Amino acid sequence: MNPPEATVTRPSKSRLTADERRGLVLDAAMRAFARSGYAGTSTDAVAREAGVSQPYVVRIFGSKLDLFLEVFTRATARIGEAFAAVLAQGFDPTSETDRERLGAAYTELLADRDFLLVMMHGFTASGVAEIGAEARAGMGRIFEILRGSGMTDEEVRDFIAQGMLLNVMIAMQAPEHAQAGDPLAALTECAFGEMLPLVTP
Amino acid sequence: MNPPEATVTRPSKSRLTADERRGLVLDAAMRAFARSGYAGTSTDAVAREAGVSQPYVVRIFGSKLDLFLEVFTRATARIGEAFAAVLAQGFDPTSETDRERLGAAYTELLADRDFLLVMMHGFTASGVAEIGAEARAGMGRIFEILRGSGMTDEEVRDFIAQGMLLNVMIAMQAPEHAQAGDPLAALTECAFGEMLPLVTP
DNA sequence: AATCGAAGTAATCATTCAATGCCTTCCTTG
DNA sequence: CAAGGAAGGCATTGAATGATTACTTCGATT
Repeated sequence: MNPPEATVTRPSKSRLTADERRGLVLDAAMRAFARSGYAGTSTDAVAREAGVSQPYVVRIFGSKLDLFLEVFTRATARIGEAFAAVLAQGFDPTSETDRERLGAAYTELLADRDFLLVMMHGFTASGVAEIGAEARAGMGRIFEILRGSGMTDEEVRDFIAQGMLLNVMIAMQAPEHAQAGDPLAALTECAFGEMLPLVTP
Repeated sequence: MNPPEATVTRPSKSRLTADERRGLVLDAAMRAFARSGYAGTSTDAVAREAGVSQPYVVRIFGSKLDLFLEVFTRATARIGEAFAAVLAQGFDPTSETDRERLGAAYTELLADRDFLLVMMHGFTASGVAEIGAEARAGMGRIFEILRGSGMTDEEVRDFIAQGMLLNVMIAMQAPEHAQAGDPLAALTECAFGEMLPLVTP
């Protein structure tokens, strides 16, 4: 009389393990914080996004700050991994096609903008001491990963700078709102270049 | 028997005109919002910074959102003016020294980082519809001013991108915290270049 | 000096928010 | 099936926040 799905690898259950639930809430928090940043997002908003109660969110992570720090660290780590993955399969800093491959790594990050948005929110929330410390650490790690490409520090700097501009353009929803003729539309086209179709659906 | 300072152009008075007070509160709000952003700054924090009561701040500007919008618009306008001032005295886009003059305009903005910080806070607070609209407008205006330099759109884009990186580095207080040997210190030196002494007191 | 308008505050209110404690419900194991 | 432990909600609370209202005080003008 067990329900038919009772025999699959993970039997149906209304309760998840603490780790499973933790992961789901972490995902929900990524979306919520991406929208409104650290100060602008309530733990209740995260809870609603995750479909659990607000006190449970706090209980899992201890505090809103601890939750944000974990989400932020995850975001910067994910971004670093995207670049590391490209470099892992060989990279010639003088090769134009390899340069493009690295730029294309940004493309996959654009597919889920939440990582980029959370990163930016963390950077600007650096007035909170703990967030500032993690922001500097995260930026340091990404810089170091990109340095591993063999590019000069100046080249890496330029690459990161372009990324920061794209992040800002995404944060202000420029691709969605720019009208033809609007100067911002020109900047959008010029900044996103090849990736433009990915951000204008 | 008047107090000695009673004969200066503006006689001593404990009350200021509405416009004078408005300007002072606007300045205070610039500092407060630069620290903690839109959502993270209370109207009471602004009031304390300005030395007036919290209800008075709300009464002058109507709402916290209206106040932030005014501060943000003022910040982007100030930044645009700094660039416009350089371009106003002639600019040859092929001249390397003229390029450096434009970069140096950023130097004077670094002297009061609050403008840059408020701008970044506005960008990342674009989830609030009114702020997003003003953020896109502000970025559009700055882009247009820089386009007036005669540089190509790609050159302007690169210039703005470098600026965004610097803004992020300032937001995360990289110059203050980077230790020698830290990868972030290398990025800081490389990003600020000539202006490094200006940000490391 | 009396007055009137403008500058500014004190008191208050309704919300919102992060966090705590207690209780319930489910799954698992003996 | 009994029991214990873990998952998760409910009720609550105290502080913070944005905003409103009513009141007070200052200064210029007649």
